[in-house]
Amino acid sequence: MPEKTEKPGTAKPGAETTTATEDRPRRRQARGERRIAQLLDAAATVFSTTGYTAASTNAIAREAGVSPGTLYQFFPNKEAIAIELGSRLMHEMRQSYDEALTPIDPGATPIEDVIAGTVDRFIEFNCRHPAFFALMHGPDIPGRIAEEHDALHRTLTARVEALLAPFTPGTPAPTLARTAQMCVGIYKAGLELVLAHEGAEREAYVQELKVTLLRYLSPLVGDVVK
Amino acid sequence: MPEKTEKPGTAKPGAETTTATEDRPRRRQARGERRIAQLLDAAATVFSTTGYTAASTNAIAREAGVSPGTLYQFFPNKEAIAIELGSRLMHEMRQSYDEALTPIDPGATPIEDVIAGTVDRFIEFNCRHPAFFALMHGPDIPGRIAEEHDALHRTLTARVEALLAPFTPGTPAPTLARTAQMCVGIYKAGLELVLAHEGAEREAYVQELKVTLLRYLSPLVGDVVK
DNA sequence: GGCAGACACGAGAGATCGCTCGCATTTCTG
DNA sequence: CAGAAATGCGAGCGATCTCTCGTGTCTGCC
Repeated sequence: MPEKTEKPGTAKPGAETTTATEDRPRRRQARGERRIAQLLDAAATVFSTTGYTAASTNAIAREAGVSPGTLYQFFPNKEAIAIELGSRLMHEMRQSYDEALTPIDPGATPIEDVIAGTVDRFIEFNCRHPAFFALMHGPDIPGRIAEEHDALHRTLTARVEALLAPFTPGTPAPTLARTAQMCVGIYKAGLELVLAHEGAEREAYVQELKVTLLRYLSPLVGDVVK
Repeated sequence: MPEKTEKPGTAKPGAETTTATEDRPRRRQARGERRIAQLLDAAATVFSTTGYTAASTNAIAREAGVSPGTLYQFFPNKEAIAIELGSRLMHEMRQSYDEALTPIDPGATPIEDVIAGTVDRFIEFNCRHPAFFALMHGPDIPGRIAEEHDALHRTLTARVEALLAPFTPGTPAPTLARTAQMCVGIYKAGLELVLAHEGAEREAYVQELKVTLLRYLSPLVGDVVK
């Protein structure tokens, strides 16, 4: 297939795969760090409104108030911008959900509270960073970001599995895996509905999402639907 | 915003908004109809593998085994191809789900069977036409297709509402609307999981989707989770 | 047979986009 | 202060994409 996404430029200079970290001869100044943050903010805005492929690097630079050349002083290519942005968001999210999921080891907390707490955390994060959803959901993103997305998805389902395991003593592993996948899928569907609404209606959908997860998982905990 | 998706060509000749139907001076021959079907098939393949924006009209023409010029003999632009394809798929789907949903008027059939029947129909359709999902789910599609998508989504949720109404006597309208939205969302999430797997695993996810919907809706019918 | 028009081709016009390059300016270091 | 390096600019290269146009072939109708 000779018409796929080839490197459009004339030549790849050094083929360095490190995103934007210091290799060796790169001593970033404070101004540079500020520009990077500025550019990533702009990229988040543009990505979340137009998607990855439709977003042009010129548009990102303009949104950040700098020239295209300046943008390429800090990022080797367009993909690296998305990678770095995704990586930073993922890092922040990991912090957020580590807080939310680690102290559930004892079986003391009822599953309602586990669901409610987790959902609240994730919803809040995604509302604050709409670019995250756009980046992790676009079917148009090239290889590298898709890999990060897969990695995130795997760790996410693994965490859900671990969270569910103490509640389900006798379930075989493949069934548990499917249950976790389904939970993540339900969460994504709910998130889409939540993001599509505002104010009280949004709250109502958050509640509906919690109810959905609770009802889906209630047989595992031997509960009865109210 | 001067850098948005402008018409790339030199000038829009007549600004005719009719997709590909006969206006007046267009007497299609049998060969032409065959070419159109051929091109739409090719477009379905390309769209479902690369998405809408990444799909090039040249690639569609090549997939169909014709020249780019021939493609533009039958479609005024790239968007029209997607519009026509989406419209044909939507028509076929409407037939399929009219069959599935109309004879449920009596409250005699239990909700399990309603869910199972509907899910089976939709899943079967979407497995047969993977382009439909790609077209209706891409965040990159331009205005017109998004409108069609919204229209489909509205009629779909309306049908689900109508389907749910006899089972829920005392529910207020906004709540019912949210429930229908959630059902469609759950279905979409399940569909994604189903399409991502093969064979027995796929069947297992179909079953899981049915179970999810049943558990979500079970309170409405006064049932108890098994 | 002959003509009108549908069908087919493929080079390329026009436009956008990712990215580069030469050069100017600012900041850091000694 | 002087040199080096980081930062900043913006015109523009090369690639690609959508869509057009001139030209030629095929089909249906008298």
